[in-house]
Amino acid sequence: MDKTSPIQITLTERSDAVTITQWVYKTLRNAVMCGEILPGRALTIRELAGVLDVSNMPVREALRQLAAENALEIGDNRRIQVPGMTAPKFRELCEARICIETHAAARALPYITPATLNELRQIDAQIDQLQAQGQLEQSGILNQAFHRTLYAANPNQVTLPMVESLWLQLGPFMRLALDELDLDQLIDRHSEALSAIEAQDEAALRKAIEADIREGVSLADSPEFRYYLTAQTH
Amino acid sequence: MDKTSPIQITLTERSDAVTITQWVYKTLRNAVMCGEILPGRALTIRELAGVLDVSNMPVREALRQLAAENALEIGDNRRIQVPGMTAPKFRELCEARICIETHAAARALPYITPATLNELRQIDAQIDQLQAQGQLEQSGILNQAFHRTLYAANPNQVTLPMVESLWLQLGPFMRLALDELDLDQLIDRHSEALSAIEAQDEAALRKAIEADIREGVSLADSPEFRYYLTAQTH
DNA sequence: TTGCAAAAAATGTGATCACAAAATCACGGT
DNA sequence: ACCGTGATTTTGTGATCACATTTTTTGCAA
Repeated sequence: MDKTSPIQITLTERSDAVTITQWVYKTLRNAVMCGEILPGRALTIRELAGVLDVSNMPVREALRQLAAENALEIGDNRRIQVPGMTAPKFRELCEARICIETHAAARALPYITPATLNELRQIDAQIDQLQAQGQLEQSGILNQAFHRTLYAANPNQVTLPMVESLWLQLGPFMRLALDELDLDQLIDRHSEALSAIEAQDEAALRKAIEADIREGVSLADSPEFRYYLTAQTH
Repeated sequence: MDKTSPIQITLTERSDAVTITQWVYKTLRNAVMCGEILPGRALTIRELAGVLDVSNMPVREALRQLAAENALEIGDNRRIQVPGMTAPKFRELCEARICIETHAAARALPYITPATLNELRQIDAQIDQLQAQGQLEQSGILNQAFHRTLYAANPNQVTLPMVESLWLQLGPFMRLALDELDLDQLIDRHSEALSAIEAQDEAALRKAIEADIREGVSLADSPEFRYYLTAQTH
């Protein structure tokens, strides 16, 4: 087997309202997003079923769904793993994020109600608070919530699944240099976005979203990330 | 049951090289794309398993994968169906196509080799031939191949799965007005794209791709499609 | 005929098992 | 020490079954 290291996954409480498959899916999705599973590490159904203490079926279905979302990769040998990353691929994912998310933001702009705007403001405030406390992990989650809430204002939104897929693909590598972030240099792009929304200024909103994304992924130049990339080229 | 009409799906030959699940997936995907399954028609695992003459397992996995790609919709009651369409949603899907595909084309442009260009030319020639023969069905398939080949020239392509997902969501409704197409008015946007590629002119390529997409979906104004949309609003 | 409650059928979910292919390991020869 | 080669284990795939929930049908009363 390829168990170079034991699998360690953050477990959450399972509610009776959701199916086991849904719970397994959310658990594995969270594990991937948080980088708890190393790229290249072989994921086997039976092992995960053992760790999560469920039967094989829910794990099979959850893995297949994550693979369909490009969060996991099923090799020719049916080996399942978190896909590896390269510098050009990382760049491509970031550019895709900017392309799709600025579009989603612009398309959502006309639909934003005072209620949504208020919700966005609250999220932004929480982010500031968390960053002040140095809780970057939670801050990142709320950052996603900010974007999601914005895009979802469009009642006919169709790109959110694609955005989520991109987040899922970038997630495992974002935390690599999380502690490299210089909080003092952080500009609050969200408040820029909020201003643009109030003014119904599409161009300004696009710029704010793009800046926010570029800032978040700028850590691609961090030592840890660059080391990881070079380490991957066998 | 909700069998208002029997399910009719085009079957293809099953090779031993692929798993049953993969074959079922491709078969169902093709059925969705070709509009063989009516939106709202309930899809049950056992019925499909019977039609395709396989056990439940491959059908379960294929359905889940298609749902993850937004080709199918799993309701709160776990009812599986092809999602319905509305005019604004259709518009949203088209705009998403333009946004992502022009981006994908621009990102692929620097990587296009003479070999790829030649391949694109051959596909274009076949499309012209098929259209002259009135074989719009096959022509549509090759049109997709043209786009796919173009975008896939980028070795770090990450948006192709999303493009395919959009095609899947639009597919069932594209054929509604296929015979409305006025062939004489058809402008060959592909040759425009090819010229732009030769000249390495990114802006021109974007324009050609956008025009090609807008042309293909202009049938949204056709009587059949408009009737379908109004018929959906109960 | 219409309305509604109870019964019957069907459905998705999940568990368990069999099997062939793949990966891993063990062992013997160089 | 190194490397093929056969044996053993592990893995994904697929089939079958049980069960709770939902859907549909049935049956009876107004």
